[in-house]
Amino acid sequence: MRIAEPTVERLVQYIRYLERCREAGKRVISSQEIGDGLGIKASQVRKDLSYFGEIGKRGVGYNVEKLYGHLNTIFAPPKTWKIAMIGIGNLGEALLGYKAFESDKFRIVALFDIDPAKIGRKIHGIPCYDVEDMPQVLNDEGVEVLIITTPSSAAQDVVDKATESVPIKGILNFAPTTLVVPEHIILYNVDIFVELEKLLFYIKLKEMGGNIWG
Amino acid sequence: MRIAEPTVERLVQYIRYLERCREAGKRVISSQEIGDGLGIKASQVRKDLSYFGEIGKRGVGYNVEKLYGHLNTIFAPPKTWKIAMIGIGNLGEALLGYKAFESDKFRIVALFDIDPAKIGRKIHGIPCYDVEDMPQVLNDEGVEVLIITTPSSAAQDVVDKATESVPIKGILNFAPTTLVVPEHIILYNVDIFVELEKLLFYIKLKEMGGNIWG
DNA sequence: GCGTGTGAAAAGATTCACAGCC
DNA sequence: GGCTGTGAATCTTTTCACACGC
Repeated sequence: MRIAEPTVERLVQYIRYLERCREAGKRVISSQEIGDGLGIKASQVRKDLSYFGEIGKRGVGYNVEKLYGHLNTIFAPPKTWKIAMIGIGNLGEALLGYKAFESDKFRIVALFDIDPAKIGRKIHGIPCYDVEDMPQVLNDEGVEVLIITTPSSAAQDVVDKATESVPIKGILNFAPTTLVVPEHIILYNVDIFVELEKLLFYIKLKEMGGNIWG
Repeated sequence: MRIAEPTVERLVQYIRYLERCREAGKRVISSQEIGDGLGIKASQVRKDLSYFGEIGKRGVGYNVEKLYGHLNTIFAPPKTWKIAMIGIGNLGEALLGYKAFESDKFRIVALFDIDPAKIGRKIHGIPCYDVEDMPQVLNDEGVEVLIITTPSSAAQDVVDKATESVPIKGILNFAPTTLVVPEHIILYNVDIFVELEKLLFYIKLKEMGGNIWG
C-alpha cells in the first residue's frame, strides 16, 4: 500500500496525541477531538485513519487504546535500527541529551568527529571515533542510518564517504545545506535555517499586505 | 501575489546555493545546474523563478549575481526582527551558538527560563529573564517572533501566556509537540521526533517491500 | 542550438457530503 | 442523533512540451 508523506507526518502526530490522551485516562475519542487538538480537519483525520481499515465505531468514535496500539504497530520497526551520528558539536551533543531522541526503535552506536579531544572518548556513553575510520566502523557495527550534525561545509563529503562503502538506508540531515544522495537512500532534512527564513518571509509578506516588493 | 509554500522553501535553497556559486566565482548558471545541485527538476526551478518576472536570458541562463541579489531582495526584511527564545536548555543553548542562527535579518533580544541559575544572567551575550516576566519584557522589547525550545509539556502554556498579551506575529517551535495558536500567528515547526519517525517508517516500508503489516 | 518562460496537462492532497452503522 | 468511512469534487503542486529570444 502507498501512504502519502503528509499522511505519515500526521500519523506520527496522532500517536503522540493519543499517548497523552491515554495517560489522561481517555477511553474514546472522535476525529473531531483529535483534529481540534492538532489543528487538523476532522475529515482529514478520518481519511488518514481509514487507510488501515475500519478501526473506529460509527456513532461512537475511536477506542483510544486500540487506535494507539494500531498506529504503533504500523510504526514498529522490524528490528532496532543502528544509528551513527557524524559531527559532535553543540547541536550534536544537545541532540544526544535530548529526550525526543530516546526511543526503543533505534540505538545510537557510534559517534564521529575530527576533533582529537573527542576521538577515543565516550560521549553520553557512546564511543566517538575518527571520521577517517568511518567506513570501517559503520560496517563493523552494521549501521544503517546516519544523523548528520557536521557543519554544512563537511556534510556532503562525509555523506559521500559513508555511502560509497556502506549499505546506508537513510539519513537525517541537520546541516543547513541540501545534500545530494544516491537514489536508494532516504533523506530527511531538519533545516533550521530554511524554517526560520520561511517564517520571516511570510511575516514580511503579511505586513506588506501580500506585496513582496514593499 | 500568492507564492506557494513549497516554492518559498525552494527559493531559500536557491539563495543558499547561489551564495556558494558566487563565492566559487561562477557568473552564469542554468536551471538545470541549479536543479542538479539541489535535487530539483529544472522545470521546477524555472517555474519558481518565473514568478518574479523574466530574470534569466533565453539560450544563456541566469546571471548568478543578479539572481542572487533579486532573491535576496524578496527575502529582505522591512526591519530587523526582534526575537525571543523561551527555554534555554541544551537545545536552546546549542542553537544560540549555531551559525545558521546568525543573520542580519533578526536579533535575539531576550531569553526566558524557569531555572534561577540562568535568570538574571547573560547567555551568549543575551539577558535571560524569568518566564513569569515574559509578557512585560516582550512588550518592552517589542518582540514579534518567538522561538520555543522548552520541553513539550511547557510549550503550549508559554505560548498561550505570551500570545494573549503581546502582538506576536510568528513562532518557530522546536518542542516535539503540536502547538495550537491563534489564526493570525504564523507557526513553523522543527520537529526532530517527527522527521526521525518518518525516516524510520519509510526505511521499514522499503524493507517490507511496501507491505506495512510485515 | 541552447535554455528560459509559460500555458496546459497530470499528479497529488485536501475537503466535501452523504451513506451506513452504532 | 452522532460519528465513521469513503467516493467524488476541489484545490494545490509538479511536470510536460513547446514557443520564443539569445
